[in-house]
Amino acid sequence: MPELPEVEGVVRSLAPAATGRTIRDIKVSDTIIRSKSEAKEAILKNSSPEEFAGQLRGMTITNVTRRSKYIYFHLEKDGEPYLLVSHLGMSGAWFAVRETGEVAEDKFRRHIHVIFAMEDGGLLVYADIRRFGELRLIREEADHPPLLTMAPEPFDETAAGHFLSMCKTPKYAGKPIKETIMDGKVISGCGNIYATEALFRTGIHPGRKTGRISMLRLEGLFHEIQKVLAEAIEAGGSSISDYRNINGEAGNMQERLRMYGRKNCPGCGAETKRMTIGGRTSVYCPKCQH
DNA sequence: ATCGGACACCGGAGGC
DNA sequence: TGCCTCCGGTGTCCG
Repeated sequence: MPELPEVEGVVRSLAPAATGRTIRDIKVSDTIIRSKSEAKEAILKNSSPEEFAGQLRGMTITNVTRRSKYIYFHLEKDGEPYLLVSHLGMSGAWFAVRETGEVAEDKFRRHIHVIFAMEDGGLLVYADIRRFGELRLIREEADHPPLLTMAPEPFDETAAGHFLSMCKTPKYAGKPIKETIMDGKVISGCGNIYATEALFRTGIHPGRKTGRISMLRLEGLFHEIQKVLAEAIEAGGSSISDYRNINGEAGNMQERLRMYGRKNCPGCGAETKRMTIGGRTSVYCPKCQH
């Protein structure tokens, strides 16, 4: 499950590999062509495989950046800027290779869905096992309104203030804190793994109502989320389930997670508990988190 | 205006 | 072995 640190890892390896290259052609898998022909929105959003390929042909990648868990390919054609927005969903991955056979792992190679053939002969390959990812070509962020309502980047100086003011609204005050911090309009890029970890590290029960937590503790929680995300970026992300950077490499943050996926609390040894919050499985220590 | 809930997009893991 | 159920990030739609 790629969260912000994993997407950051992808972008850091993708940007130098992709910038300056021009797209010659796009190949979409038969699986996606079939889904799209059944009027499904599998991976390619708001365009048919033909439209998608036709629009991208001849575009040059001028930069690759990250916004929350989205990858932004900045593109240019005939002096006009475009934006290809890529979300990895549950199991998406990008690879820069010369041929698809170079995608090392079977589980990704079997699920290659979009191939960008570059003018220099190389390939940028998008593989997605569960097909929850998305590729959306637009001209600017404003063309897709949800991109405008995302919370500030968590390391932006306005992020803490934004988080605290959202916590005070009736809507979020009544929600469990874990649901609040995993909402992308409240904090960008904090998914189940890092939410679980930050709550454990600050001793906050994931089911506690947001409005029943002091401002001081909320500030501490936000600071801890920043720390966990930074630590995870440093560690190259968590290689839980299907995360890989473009070189097929995985990070080692999962070894440093103290609560996510644990049977026992590393603090007191008690058996961890799990509950469903906002439809998501949440792990916590019943003794250490209140 | 806002919110909650259902649904959509899927393969794989785990239970039986 | 094979069938069934559950899981999950995010957006949209409906009441």
